[in-house]
Amino acid sequence: MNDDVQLDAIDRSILNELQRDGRLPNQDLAQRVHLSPSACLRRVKRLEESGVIDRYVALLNPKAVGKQGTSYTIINLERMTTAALAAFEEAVLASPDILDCFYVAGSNDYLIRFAYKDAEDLERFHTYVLMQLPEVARSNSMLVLRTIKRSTAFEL
Amino acid sequence: MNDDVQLDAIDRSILNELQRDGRLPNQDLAQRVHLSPSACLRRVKRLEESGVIDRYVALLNPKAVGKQGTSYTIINLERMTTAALAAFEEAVLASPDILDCFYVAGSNDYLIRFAYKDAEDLERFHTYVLMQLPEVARSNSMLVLRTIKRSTAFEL
DNA sequence: GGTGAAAAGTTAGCTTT
DNA sequence: AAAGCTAACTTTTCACC
Repeated sequence: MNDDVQLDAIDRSILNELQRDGRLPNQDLAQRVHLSPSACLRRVKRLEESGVIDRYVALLNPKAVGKQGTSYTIINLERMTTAALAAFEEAVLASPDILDCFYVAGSNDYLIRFAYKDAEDLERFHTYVLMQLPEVARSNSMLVLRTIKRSTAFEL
Repeated sequence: MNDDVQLDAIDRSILNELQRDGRLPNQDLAQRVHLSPSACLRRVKRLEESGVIDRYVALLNPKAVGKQGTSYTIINLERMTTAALAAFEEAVLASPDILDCFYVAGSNDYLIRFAYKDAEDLERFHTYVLMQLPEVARSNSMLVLRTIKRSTAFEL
C-alpha cells in the first residue's frame, strides 16, 4: 500500500470510470481511455496491486433491503481514559447496524452513522447508545430527512 | 425500483457476497451460495433489474489519490426560505470536494462530508462555506482523527 | 503500448425437478 | 416456478512483438 503512486491523466480517467462503474468491462474501459485492452488491463492491475483501488463493492438500494433511513449521532464520552475508549469502540464494532464510526476533533468525540429499519429500530438504537454503550455522557442525533448529494467517488 | 422485492436466504447470501466483493465472478459466487452458475446469474440479474442492487463501484484509497483526510461540518442557514435552500444546495452540488450533503432534523440543518488534500485545502473549504455559500449562519466542523469503522454494506 | 490466441467467465436455450 | 445442463459467445489474460 504505497501512498505515493504517480498517476497520469490516463490513470485518472480509468479511476473516474471505475468509481462510477466498478464492473465496466475492460474492453469498454480501454476504449473510453483510448488504450488497447491489454495496456488498459495492465494499468488497472497496477492500480489494484499498489492499493490505489482498494476494492470493488455492490451498493444496494437501502429501501429495497428494508432500511427506511439513516441517522448521524454525535456522542460525548464521560471519561476519556484508554479503557473507556477501548470498551466503547468494541461495543460499536459489535453492533452491525452502526455503519460508520469516527473519532473526531472538536468539542465532540464520536460521530456514528446508523441505518434503521423503522421508528422502533431507531428508538432501540438510541436506548442502546445511551444505556448500553459504556461511558456515554451526551448524544445528539441528526436524522437524515433529505439527501442533497451522496458520493463514494473522489474528484481526480 | 420496486421497494418491496421479497428476498429469500439465498438472495441475502448473494447480496452479502457482492457487498463485500462487487467483482466476484459469477461462478465463484454460485459456488458460495450453493447454486449452479446459471441459476445464480438469474438471481443476480433479477436483483439488479429490480433495483435492489443499485450499482457497482470501485472504492479508492483516499491517501493514494492525495486526500489527507475527511471532515464533517454542520451548517445552520440564516433564513430557511425556499430560495435560500435552493441557492445553498446548488452551491453544494457545484463543489466537487463536497462528497455528501444531507438535510437533517434537529436544531441543525445541513451535514456535509468533505475530503481535503492538505491543511490549506481544508482552510479554503472553511472560507468557502462561511463566505461563499449563501445564508450560512453558523458552522461547526469535525475533523476525522481516526476511523473506528467504515462500511458501505448493510447487514442482511 | 499493441497483437493475437488460449483460458476463463458469461449467457441463453432446453431439460428436469 | 425455479434449478441444472450444455454449448455458443464474450471477456480476460498473457506471451510475444
